[in-house]
Amino acid sequence: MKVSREQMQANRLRILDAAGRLFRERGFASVSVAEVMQAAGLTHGGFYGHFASKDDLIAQTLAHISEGGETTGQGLDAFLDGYLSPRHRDGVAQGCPMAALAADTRRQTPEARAAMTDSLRSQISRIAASISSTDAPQARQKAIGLWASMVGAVILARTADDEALSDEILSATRAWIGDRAAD
Amino acid sequence: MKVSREQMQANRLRILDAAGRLFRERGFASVSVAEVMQAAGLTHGGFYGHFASKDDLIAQTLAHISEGGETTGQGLDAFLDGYLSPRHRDGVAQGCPMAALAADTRRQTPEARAAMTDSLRSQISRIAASISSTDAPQARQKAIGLWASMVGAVILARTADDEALSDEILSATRAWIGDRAAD
DNA sequence: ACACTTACATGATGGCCATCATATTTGGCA
DNA sequence: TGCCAAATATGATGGCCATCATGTAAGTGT
Repeated sequence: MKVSREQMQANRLRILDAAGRLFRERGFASVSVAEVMQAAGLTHGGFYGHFASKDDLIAQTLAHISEGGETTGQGLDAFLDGYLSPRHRDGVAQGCPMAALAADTRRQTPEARAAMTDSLRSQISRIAASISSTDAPQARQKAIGLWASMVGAVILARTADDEALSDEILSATRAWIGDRAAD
Repeated sequence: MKVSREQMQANRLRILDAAGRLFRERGFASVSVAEVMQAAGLTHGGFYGHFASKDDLIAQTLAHISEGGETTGQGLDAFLDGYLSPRHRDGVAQGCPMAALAADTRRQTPEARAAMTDSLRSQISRIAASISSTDAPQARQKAIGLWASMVGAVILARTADDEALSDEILSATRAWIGDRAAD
């Protein structure tokens, strides 16, 4: 059954959303195309009408997630608190795509890596801009350091199978960063 | 053909070494048991004489890598320099298992996660011990922050498809950390 | 030396999955 | 209103892979 043009676009977005959630949760390799389609409320057959291949879906999903996830105008401290919170750690499927998928993206197609790299560049710029510094190069250096520790802390906190340790990783990183988050 | 008892132990170690390299390079999911065996110079049939399953291999490989990789008595600064170097970034197969596999380990069996968590605990203790501080809790907090930024920086540097950006992530993180690495 | 054990090789098996072929139904347009 | 193209559904197909079954030859202890 054919659907309307706009319904088709809506379906496409549902596929990308579903893929975004599933990939973040389980990684690229262990999520099947059929599973993504089912999560989007469709069957596997229609997939190749929307995407050229699974690799194409991966690349487009990364681009799509990044578009939607701009940190909406909160201050740097609030951003840090939210990012390094147990809530964010536990909500992988809705959380930061970089923390969930950066490591996995290294082994994907050039297109996927390019999308992730774009996302990384924006994130660094955004953080640098939110640092009230008169010295631009230093703000950028600081932004990179901050972002690396944030992503690293969430990845490590998600790896630990001990909740106390996991909580400690988040709070210790937050405190360690906190001393110099203010410019 | 049967082999001697010691040959069998040697084979077992060759399998674990090969698995360690392959897993770090390509992740758990996309490396097949047969491939690991071939890299170890054997055929796939003997695998289940050594390990109960692929999941078992994953868990034992993580434990095995961590044992071998103790940072041999260099100072904290030298450790930081080496870890945040292009050389380490480019040598995934020989590099830090946490940077290569932590994200992937989150979705593995409890045994695998336990092995990785052990490794994480040791690493934090080791770094904390190498910080010349009289204040133990603060040394630990600092160790966690340091380790998170190191792992995060290497993961991000490996994700970026632009070498200049990748280099910048390493050097900026190194510099950002450097300001407060000294106690 | 011999019998027996056992480590590894060769060769299935069954399942999952990406991708493709074909059928169906319904929007879009004349 | 009715034709046609196109969006999904249903249903292969071929490949890869984890795991198992069986053969074989060489270590091992008596």
